[in-house]
Amino acid sequence: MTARAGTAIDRAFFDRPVLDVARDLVGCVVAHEGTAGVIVETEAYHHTEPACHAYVGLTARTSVLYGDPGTAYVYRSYGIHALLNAVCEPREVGAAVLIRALEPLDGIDLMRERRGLDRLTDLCSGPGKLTQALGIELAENATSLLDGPVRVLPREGPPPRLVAGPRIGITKAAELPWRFCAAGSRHVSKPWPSAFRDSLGQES
DNA sequence: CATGGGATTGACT
DNA sequence: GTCAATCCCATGC
Repeated sequence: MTARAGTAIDRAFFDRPVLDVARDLVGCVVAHEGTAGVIVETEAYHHTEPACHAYVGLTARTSVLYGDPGTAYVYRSYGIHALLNAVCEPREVGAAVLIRALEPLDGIDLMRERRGLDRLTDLCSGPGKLTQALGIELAENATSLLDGPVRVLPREGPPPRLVAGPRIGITKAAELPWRFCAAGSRHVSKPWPSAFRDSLGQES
């Protein structure tokens, strides 16, 4: 279905500082089993700050974060939701980008069926929503994003304009502005305060 | 082995 | 605005 089926991102893309990857992933595509969406929101996590799971060092859970860049780290949140991350940086650095929201692209009927909702902006506007819409579960943890069941594909066209701000839903290191959104997107998990929108000149 | 805390969401007051 | 659902896993006894 998608014209991008043959293309791929290489491992070097993820083997870079996690903040750079978080910014560059906005506009890329995530695809899984016939469903796909354009990334409109990401967050960066790094083992040197306490909000990151890798902060505790190498354990059974964090071994994926200390694994190969370009690997999927999928974990269960609040006992209910599966959250999708892309492992970044060299193996000795525990770091990942949380994919927080997508703009639906392919397989939208299937997404609606899985989510039990119709509105396009409700399908993938949150980290737990997008995994449900795409059918991504814990089974995809530790699989390759380059040639595994879940793929990250390069963006076409120019880089989108970004808005940065503090990460959502965390209590530790909450001040770091490590959340990145496509400016003006209606598909992000939480809208920006109007003062932000005004100062950035977004239409709305 | 028991416990507690989440990188959330949806339903409800 | 509040709050419960529900599971994985790190930690501590």
